[in-house]
Amino acid sequence: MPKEKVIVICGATASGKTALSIELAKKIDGVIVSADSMQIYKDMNIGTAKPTAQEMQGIPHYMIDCISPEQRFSVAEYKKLAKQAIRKIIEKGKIPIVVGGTGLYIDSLIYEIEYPNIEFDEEYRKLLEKKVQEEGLETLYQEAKRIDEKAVQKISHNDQKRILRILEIYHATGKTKTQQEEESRKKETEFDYYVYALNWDRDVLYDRINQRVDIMLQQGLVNEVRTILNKYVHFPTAMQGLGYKEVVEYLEEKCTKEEMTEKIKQETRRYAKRQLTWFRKNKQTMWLEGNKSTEENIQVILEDINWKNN
RNA sequence: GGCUUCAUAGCUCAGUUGGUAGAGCAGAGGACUGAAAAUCCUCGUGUCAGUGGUUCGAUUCCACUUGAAGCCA
Repeated sequence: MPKEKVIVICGATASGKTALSIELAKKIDGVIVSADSMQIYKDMNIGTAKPTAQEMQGIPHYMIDCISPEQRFSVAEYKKLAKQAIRKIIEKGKIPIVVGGTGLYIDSLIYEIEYPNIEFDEEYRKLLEKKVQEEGLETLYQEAKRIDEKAVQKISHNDQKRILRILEIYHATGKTKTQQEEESRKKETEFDYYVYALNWDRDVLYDRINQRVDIMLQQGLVNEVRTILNKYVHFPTAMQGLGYKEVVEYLEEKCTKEEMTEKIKQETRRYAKRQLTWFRKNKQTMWLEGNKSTEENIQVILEDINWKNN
């Protein structure tokens, strides 16, 4: 029995994924599953360029607006929820279209990565962070090396996040990260993924980013951040969002509005560059030209899917 | 018009007591398995403004030219 098809549309920020995916959905009776680590949060709309109800044109969107900014979120949860959404869409006889710029989230689906069912250990994280403060990161690096030499070889002595992760996995499961990674890729994918990415000349993409940041500020990004700060207290992951942390600095009078604007633009450009590095890695991806019309790109996608089916 | 100072990487500037030069920022490439819009790694040849002169050798010293800033008229 053939696997069900899932279309994936990725690409850098501001490359036109939203518009393309909604038009495609209208054409093929599709439903959208977002793969965006920031659009997932409620009340973060302008800064994440979340599609408005009007832009959605009645197309249902999953994995958007479903988590409180006070909640901690991770790929593992994303994978679980996104797959539930995909199954539901297929049951209704519609075509799932995964759309987003978070490469890690997309990979969790298209490579069917399995995550052990464990809870995030807040206390242990805090303990490790305290240890970094008191004894220095190198101590923990050495500790990680004793546990999982192979995993440590792949990272830098300064990569705190990944050093801590090696220790956390061992603490929670008694397994090394290397072991866990091997076990995580045993399963065959449940669906057939057709992956497309939008491409632009770098200069043009950067112009689009700069313009979009200006528009976000015009639309009231600063007020949006003020509102969020009033409504919520703790932000375990949400405040990493581009545009949000910079506005917070501005509100704390650590920089001028112009400096904030430039910073957001620059960081967003750098982010786009990292995204492209990520998406280039997947050789199955078919690249679409961003400057072509939406109709043309939809045609390319439909023909490609047909061709791969015969 | 006269005098002074400056002219070095895309930008801001170091530097070479004469042996063709290096930082920060910007930028580029890469990595990425429970924070990922996060985190981390790597990458610096440029007529040293132009033209002459002195010199074995000039980006460095000298003269002139051009441009910029300042001061005096």
